[in-house]
Amino acid sequence: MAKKAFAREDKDDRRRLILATAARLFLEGDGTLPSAARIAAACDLAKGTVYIYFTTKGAIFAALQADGWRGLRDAVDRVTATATGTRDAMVAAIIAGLADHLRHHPELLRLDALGHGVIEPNMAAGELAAFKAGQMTMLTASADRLDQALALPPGKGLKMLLRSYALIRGMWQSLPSSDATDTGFDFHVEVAEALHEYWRGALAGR
Amino acid sequence: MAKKAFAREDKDDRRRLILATAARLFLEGDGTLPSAARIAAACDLAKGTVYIYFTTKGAIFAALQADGWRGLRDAVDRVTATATGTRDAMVAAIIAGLADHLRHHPELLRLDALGHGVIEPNMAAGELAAFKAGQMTMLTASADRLDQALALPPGKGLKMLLRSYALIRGMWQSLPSSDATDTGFDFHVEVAEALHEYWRGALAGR
Amino acid sequence: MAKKAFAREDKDDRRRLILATAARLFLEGDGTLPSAARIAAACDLAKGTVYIYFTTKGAIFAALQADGWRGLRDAVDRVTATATGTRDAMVAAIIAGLADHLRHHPELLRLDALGHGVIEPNMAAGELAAFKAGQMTMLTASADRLDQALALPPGKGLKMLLRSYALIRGMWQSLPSSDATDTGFDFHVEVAEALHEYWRGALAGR
Amino acid sequence: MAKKAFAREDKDDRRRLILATAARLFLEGDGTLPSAARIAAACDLAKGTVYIYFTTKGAIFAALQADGWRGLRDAVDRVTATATGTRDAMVAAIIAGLADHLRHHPELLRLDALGHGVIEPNMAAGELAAFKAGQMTMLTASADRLDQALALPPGKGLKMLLRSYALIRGMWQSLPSSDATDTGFDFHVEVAEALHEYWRGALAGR
DNA sequence: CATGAATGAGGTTTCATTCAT
DNA sequence: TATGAATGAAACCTCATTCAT
Repeated sequence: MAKKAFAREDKDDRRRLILATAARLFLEGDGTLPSAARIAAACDLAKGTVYIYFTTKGAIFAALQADGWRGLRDAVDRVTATATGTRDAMVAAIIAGLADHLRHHPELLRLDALGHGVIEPNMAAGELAAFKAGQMTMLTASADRLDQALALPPGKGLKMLLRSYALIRGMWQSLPSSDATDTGFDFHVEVAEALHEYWRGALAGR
Repeated sequence: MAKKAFAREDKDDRRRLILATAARLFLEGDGTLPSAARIAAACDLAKGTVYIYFTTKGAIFAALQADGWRGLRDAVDRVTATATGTRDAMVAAIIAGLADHLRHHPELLRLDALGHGVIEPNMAAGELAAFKAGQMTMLTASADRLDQALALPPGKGLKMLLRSYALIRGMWQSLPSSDATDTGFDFHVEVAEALHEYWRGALAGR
Repeated sequence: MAKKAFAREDKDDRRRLILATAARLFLEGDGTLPSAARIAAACDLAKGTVYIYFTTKGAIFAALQADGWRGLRDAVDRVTATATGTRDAMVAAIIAGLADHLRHHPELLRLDALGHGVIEPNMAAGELAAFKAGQMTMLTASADRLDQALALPPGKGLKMLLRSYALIRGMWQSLPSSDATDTGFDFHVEVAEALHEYWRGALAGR
Repeated sequence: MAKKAFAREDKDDRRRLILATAARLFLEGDGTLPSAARIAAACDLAKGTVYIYFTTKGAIFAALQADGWRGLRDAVDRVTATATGTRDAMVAAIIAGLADHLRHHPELLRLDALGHGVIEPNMAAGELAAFKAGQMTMLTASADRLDQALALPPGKGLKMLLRSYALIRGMWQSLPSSDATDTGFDFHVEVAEALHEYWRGALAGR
């Protein structure tokens, strides 16, 4: 039997272990969500234990996605927090940050590409709504800071962020094959380029 | 027993019936693909009969998606074929055409949002590759015409189209709830706005 | 693969095979319902095939119970249909018929003893209501004939049948151990005796 | 942490709390046994604590049933202890006492209706045998007093009690729906009537 | 061509119970 | 005594697809 995690800290560790293991199995796998049983086994835990830490299998992968998108938000925040340099420099820094985060979190886009049809059915209705609301809240605060840093009209930053994320998502899903290695085509370069185009147009503003 | 379809024409009719029924059931449904049995029943056919017309359940929905994206391409072609007016006017016409098509084919985006995780496992590997290749070919021809019409450097049109589609896809999937009616938020207006921003940026050139 | 049962007759045979097998496994077993998988295997059928013939696992055992109670009703009908002899002789014949049926359908009481808690959760809500209603209808017709044969006031026969069945049921469940072989105690003799007592009292009538 | 129960008295209180809570949850519930976790939570205790007071979940509900049947026995004893009045008057009093007890302990019959399939699998084999033996012993002493009071041949009283209980049990389980409110049908009146019939027949003797 | 009976893999979640703290 | 984290067995049913008729 795995050691019991009584301390707060130990419990958090265990939770993180489950998340990391789930991410790893998903990336190693064939594009489908690993079963709860496999995750548990890979963690050296019993199946039931996983359900102490997450109410639902879907909740595991939702948490993983939330972490990923939070990372994107942080990439934006890191630039708007200091807000130094020209507008163009800041934009470049933001885009670079986004691309960089994506490069380091390959599971994010693959999870995302699974789409509504896979994770949602694995979540309770309430959980799902809460999850989506949480995403929005998180984003809004960050978008306000973006408005300030770039001196945008209120609300513009939120739209730009949403659309940037949409572009990222959509580009991944448009990829001829889900793993980009077989074409002379670097996804991260493409994304950065597309984002530059979009931001330029959005800021040229009308 | 349903009447046997011997004539070429009858077979095509039956095929279209299956497609239309599948689309209808999907739109009426809860966001999951209707089962092969339901589609067959709604067509007043036996399960086996459906498999005479489509090799796979996934093939039905892939065909539906192909139809949808073909429509988007046509919206572009309608403008580039005549190629009259200023560049800005043409861009505006293209975007309007895209938005219009989306408005009339609500199943397209909903299918798309199901993501890789739902339709792909329902298709044989070869089928999938062929499908994606077909999409690309279709797009390339259209993109060449776009290059000409807007006097773009070769390849630019393809990128712009791919990224436009990516933006459309991603925005739909970012929607807080898959049906947008509950927010003071019109998806098609948003998409058109985002496309305008993107195209402005992309054409502003580097 | 098992031969396909296309003919009506073959389908009925297969249905009966499943029922008989389920009854046998239940009697051989430890008092719990055999799993759907075991029933299928014992029939040399695939799991899914069982679900073609019964919507639910519970439905199999409900059908078994219905068959059993139908047999009890038939035991009553066999006597009331001819209605010859004195009232006492008819009562004796009815009771003997009931006891005899029970002796030949040991699964009936064991199924019954499982109680509401086991079969009901294995049935859909509508199925359950339909099943209970069917039982009642079946009984009522038979009870009317009993009223006639014994010249009872209307409704008296139904009460007597219901209470006789209740007594049978209850006695089985009161058995010290669910299998009666280990005591010098013959369940069927006891039941017959108790039924005689009850019918005597009921007919002595007030 | 709940206060520790060291004193004998405190322990009994806690045991009773668990029993009462279990009965309440069962009655409020959907007809299935509440889980050990729910019982514990409703008592403001930890799951493990419940297992200090009861070896098994089944033991809780067995104890509840034992309490219930003990009450029925007491209803009989209250009459036989004084043994005054005519035989008919005593029988009427006994039956009234039984019906009255049932009315005040609705959980008894609902538990009983769960049948062998639900509580027994929740008890260890030895526990179960001991439980049943205990029931028998309890009943025997009471039956002897009944023999005396009504001047019955030895053993007759036991049979009559067993069969009365069987009738009660069986009638409850025959109820079209487990809650009798939806028919113009009063369970307790019916039971009393049936018991009268049975006792009349049994005493009419052969 | 049409039918529909047969197949069988596949995975989530619950919950009674134990035992280290 | 009290706690609550860990265990792990257990079984339902769906549904895409095939193939004998």
